[in-house]
Amino acid sequence: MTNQTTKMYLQIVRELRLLIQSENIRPGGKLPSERELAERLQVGRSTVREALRSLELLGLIETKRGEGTFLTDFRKHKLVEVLSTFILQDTKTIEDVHITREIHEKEAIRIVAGSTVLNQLPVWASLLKQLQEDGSIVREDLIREILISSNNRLSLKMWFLLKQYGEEPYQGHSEDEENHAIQQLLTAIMDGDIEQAIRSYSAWTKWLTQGRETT
Amino acid sequence: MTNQTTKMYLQIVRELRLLIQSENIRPGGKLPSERELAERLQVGRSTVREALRSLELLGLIETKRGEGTFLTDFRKHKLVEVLSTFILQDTKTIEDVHITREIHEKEAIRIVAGSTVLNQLPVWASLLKQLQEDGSIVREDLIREILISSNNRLSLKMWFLLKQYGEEPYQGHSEDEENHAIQQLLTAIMDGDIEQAIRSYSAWTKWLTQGRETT
DNA sequence: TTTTTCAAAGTGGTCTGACCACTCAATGAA
DNA sequence: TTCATTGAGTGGTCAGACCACTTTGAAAAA
Repeated sequence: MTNQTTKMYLQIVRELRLLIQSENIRPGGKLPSERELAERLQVGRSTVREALRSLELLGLIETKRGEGTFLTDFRKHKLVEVLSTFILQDTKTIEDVHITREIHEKEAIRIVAGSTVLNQLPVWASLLKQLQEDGSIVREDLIREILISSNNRLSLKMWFLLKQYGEEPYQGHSEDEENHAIQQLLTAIMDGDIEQAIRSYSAWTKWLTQGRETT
Repeated sequence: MTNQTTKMYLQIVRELRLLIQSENIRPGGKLPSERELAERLQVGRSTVREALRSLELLGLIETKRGEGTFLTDFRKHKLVEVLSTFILQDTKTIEDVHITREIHEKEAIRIVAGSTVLNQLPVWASLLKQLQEDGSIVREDLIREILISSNNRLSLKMWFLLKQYGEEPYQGHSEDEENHAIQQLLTAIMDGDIEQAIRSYSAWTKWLTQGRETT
């Protein structure tokens, strides 16, 4: 039992993955209790905990004392402390996270704008209307909508994670300059003008980035 | 003692960071033993282990039974690997894996071709020469070179994983049609012609995809 | 003296059982 | 019906016990 080549807790991480899959546990769903897992996997509870703690540190699960362990909702903005204090200490890495997130965003824009089906989706007109009436729009909402429409679940998931790990305060108070870029982006998407959409996106992103750096 | 608002193991992660800093432990260096840490921090050994296992899963430390715990290079963190086992779990759509890999490839091409520094790298001319002389070139080698040159480690890591996951036999026997596309791609990169580079890449990819589907 | 052997100490890996703190729902009293 | 209580379930932590493995240094052999 204790004579494995692979470490037990890593095996448990794997088992958990399978369990989540086979029992179709969705984000927010509850995992079996530590004691039950120990029993089912025939290992000690402390070993199960080592695996769970690892996943918790990664932000993949959430634990609530007295309640249980839950699968994390990717959408939830929960900053993983280590990443900021440990890994993401390296500025180059932080930059890579942002850039990589933007890669996925840009490609989604290209796909949506380039598809005569996708760029006619009523959601774009609706968002544009909201922008003009309310005078503001949440960046995340718009981008998410685009990612979802681009219809690549893998890319969407990566985006969620990158966003989570790249954590940064996109201030909601849109200024005119930003709104202009967003409006251009939406319009370009609806027009199917890929290049213009990308240009608008870049302008928008640049606007945000500058705001971030000057802080 | 057990009445903290912050979880003990997270506090230990923090303590460890400070300890590493204050004792100036460098990558490869040895950390205090689990028993010593438990003693110094006045916590149980199992709690220390929960913290250590978390950091190990992230690839921040390495443990060797009978020897001890060692610090690894931060830059070697396993964030992508670990997350991928969970992300790729239900997103079984092979199609998405391919498309997402291509997203990263295309963006790298854009970056390299768009940089007057990167597109002048001697490696492109060298590869072009190899193609013309040998009449063939390994797709993976070329793409990897581009990814590396684009200078985004995170993206590079993702690419490696996606490649591994999408695993497919890119037959090496280049035919004239394929060689033509590759040659165009390399030339376009050196010319700094982003659009042409992307077109050539797409043509090349399409050629491969067709070969894949007919199989 | 030099080399070999091997037992002890140190370290991570795992299990067990014990409490504590907290949540929730069923139970029973008002 | 409403409210208070209590007990079961769950995560948080600890202490102590073995096991498997590596290093090391002292004793034995050459």
